[in-house]
Amino acid sequence: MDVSAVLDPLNAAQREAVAAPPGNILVLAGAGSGKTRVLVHRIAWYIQTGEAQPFGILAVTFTNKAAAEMRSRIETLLGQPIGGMWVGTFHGIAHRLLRAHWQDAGLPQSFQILDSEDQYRTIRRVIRALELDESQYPPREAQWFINARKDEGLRPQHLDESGDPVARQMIRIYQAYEDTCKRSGLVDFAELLLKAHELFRDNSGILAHYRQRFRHVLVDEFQDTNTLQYAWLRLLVGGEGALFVVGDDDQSVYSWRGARMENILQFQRDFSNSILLRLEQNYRSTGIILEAANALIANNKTRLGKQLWTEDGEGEKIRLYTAFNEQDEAQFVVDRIASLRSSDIPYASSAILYRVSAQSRVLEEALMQAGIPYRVYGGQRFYERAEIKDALAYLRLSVYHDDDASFERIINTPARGIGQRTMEELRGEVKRKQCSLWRAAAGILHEKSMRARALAALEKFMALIARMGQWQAGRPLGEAMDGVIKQSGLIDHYRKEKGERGLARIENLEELVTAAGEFELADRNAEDLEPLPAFLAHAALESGDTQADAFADCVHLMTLHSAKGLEFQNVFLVGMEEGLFPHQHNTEDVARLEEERRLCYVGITRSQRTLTLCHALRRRLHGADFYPQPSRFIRELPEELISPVRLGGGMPAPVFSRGCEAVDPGGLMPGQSVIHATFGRGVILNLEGSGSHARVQVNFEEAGCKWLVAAYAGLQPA
DNA sequence: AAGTGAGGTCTTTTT
DNA sequence: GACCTCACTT
Repeated sequence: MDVSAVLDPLNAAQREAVAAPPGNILVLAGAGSGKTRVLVHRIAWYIQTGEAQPFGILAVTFTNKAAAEMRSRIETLLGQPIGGMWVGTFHGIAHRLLRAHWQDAGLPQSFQILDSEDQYRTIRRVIRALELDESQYPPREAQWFINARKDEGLRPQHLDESGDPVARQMIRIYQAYEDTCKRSGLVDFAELLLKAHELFRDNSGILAHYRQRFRHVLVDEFQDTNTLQYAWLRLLVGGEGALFVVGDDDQSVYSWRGARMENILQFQRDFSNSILLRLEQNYRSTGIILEAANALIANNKTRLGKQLWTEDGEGEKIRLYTAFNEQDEAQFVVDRIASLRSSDIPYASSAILYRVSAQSRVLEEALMQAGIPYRVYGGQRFYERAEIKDALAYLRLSVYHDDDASFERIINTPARGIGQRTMEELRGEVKRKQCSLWRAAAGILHEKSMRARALAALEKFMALIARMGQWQAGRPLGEAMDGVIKQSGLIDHYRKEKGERGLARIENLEELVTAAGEFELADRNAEDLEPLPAFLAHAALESGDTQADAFADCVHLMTLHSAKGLEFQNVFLVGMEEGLFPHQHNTEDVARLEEERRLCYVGITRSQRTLTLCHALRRRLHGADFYPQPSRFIRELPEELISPVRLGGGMPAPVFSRGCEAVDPGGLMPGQSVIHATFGRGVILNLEGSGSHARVQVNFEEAGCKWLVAAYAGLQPA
């Protein structure tokens, strides 16, 4: 294969990017413009032209799925395995570095990875140990605080203690959490990145080695990088390396978890001699869809700017359906999907996208009723299930006795008579001796400094774990896993759980045994680890997929966030209402609103052929009724691209002209001006509930925004 | 120590 | 409407 095979299938803009002289290159790739293709061909170009050996290339993605896809596409294009190339997620690569340089990173060789749930539990424990009030310092917020600091590269000692008392306590929690992790050899996700950054920053020899090796670094979805990932890349690339990044500022939808769109905006400033290229030709959607997407996103101020275009035809207009309520909305979508199916369009070509996961329930019910197969994406993943985590905790603890997170998890699962009281004493001992729970327990056992009954239970537990550890050593992974599960008593424990649930859990445990066995056989051990630590890392870093088997013909249901990167013939965008989309938390602040708009842009550009937007006049959320306005995003689309759907002479689609005309039970409607005896003039914003309990939200000119019980408010139309 | 009922909360998600 | 946490009971 020669270079022409790499370049020939590309359009001019793609070719310019792929064959650009090595240097710092930012490719602004619009939705459906062949982003991954450019990345993959760039790598092939490096190799075919002799610019780089596979060994000298590092390609970074955000998700395991993207990494796997890239790997396989590179192999297909090159017709050979990727060899010494590193292709992985930021976290996967950080992990690999830390395993290789654990001493320089200041980690124990056997460090374990803490997933989000493990981290949450650990933080909650820390808060309790500090005797702080959990309602005043919610573990969720502390977790958020800690991760946000770590994403910024900040350790507790870097933080200003002079702030308000809450911040001060948060720093205390952060510090105590860090101590706990250190003592137990635990590393959370953000810590992987932070440690990897510090490794490069503080070890010039190691940095020099990797700079020398990875002269060619490529990054996918660059707009999603956080501060730390960006800083790490800058260190690695230095002044001489070549950084090739692909991204789309208009598809940056993860700022709430630390992603900084600024990174893409500042790329040219921070990386010397960099060039910016745009990919604007779209190979996915129809002209009308692209026109709508372009018009919508043009409302954002903060962007580099780009216009998608296609050589294909205009296609069908965008359908807009005004539903009476969410059931009606779901029924409409289901009817359309059923009618598509009757013209031989498979279910799998349709996707229903929504803003919040809670919206899926009504849709699922309607699909189920119609007997249409579907698949909801983004539920709980295999390695996140409680039973799987329990089993893995047994395995982990049996090998790494000091792993406190695992100890806490299984000490009383299944119940073995070790309760709060006993744990309190154990934790007290941990605090005094500054050691792990296991050592504290061993000490107590040795000194017999506890009630006999608790002592006996504790001894039994520790003997079990010790026995497991010895038993599994040297055995094949699948067999070890199987034995650990059987000895743990988890199967009986879950058998007692009533209904299908317990049964499903036992099946999952069996599946875990299979997964462990296959993992060892697959020899996917790029990190040169022993099978067991490699498997445990795999479980934490790749929580398993929620993918349906690719051949099943079913409708796809997912949030807009999970839809990023995917494409479907027919896209249904439901819940297009103010408060829901844009979400009410993000309507005040311009930057947040722009992110909501980007999310809408992502949704629209998922569609290959048809796009249907739905909004409901009444929606039940959190068990209460709302009468939302149609989303402003609908109004931001050019009216001539839209064709309102009317069913059986039903209601009008009032979006563009008159606002919402929902008729509510009490004769009040949102948008209506009213007069109140004491508060004066105001406008109805929202209604909730019905009958005598109905409440109405009114924005009064003088008195501000208030919720009133409609029956007593005595509101008069103004 | 384990099981039950009330009350508060509720965006988006990967690693 | 569903889930999680906490206080209370047994």
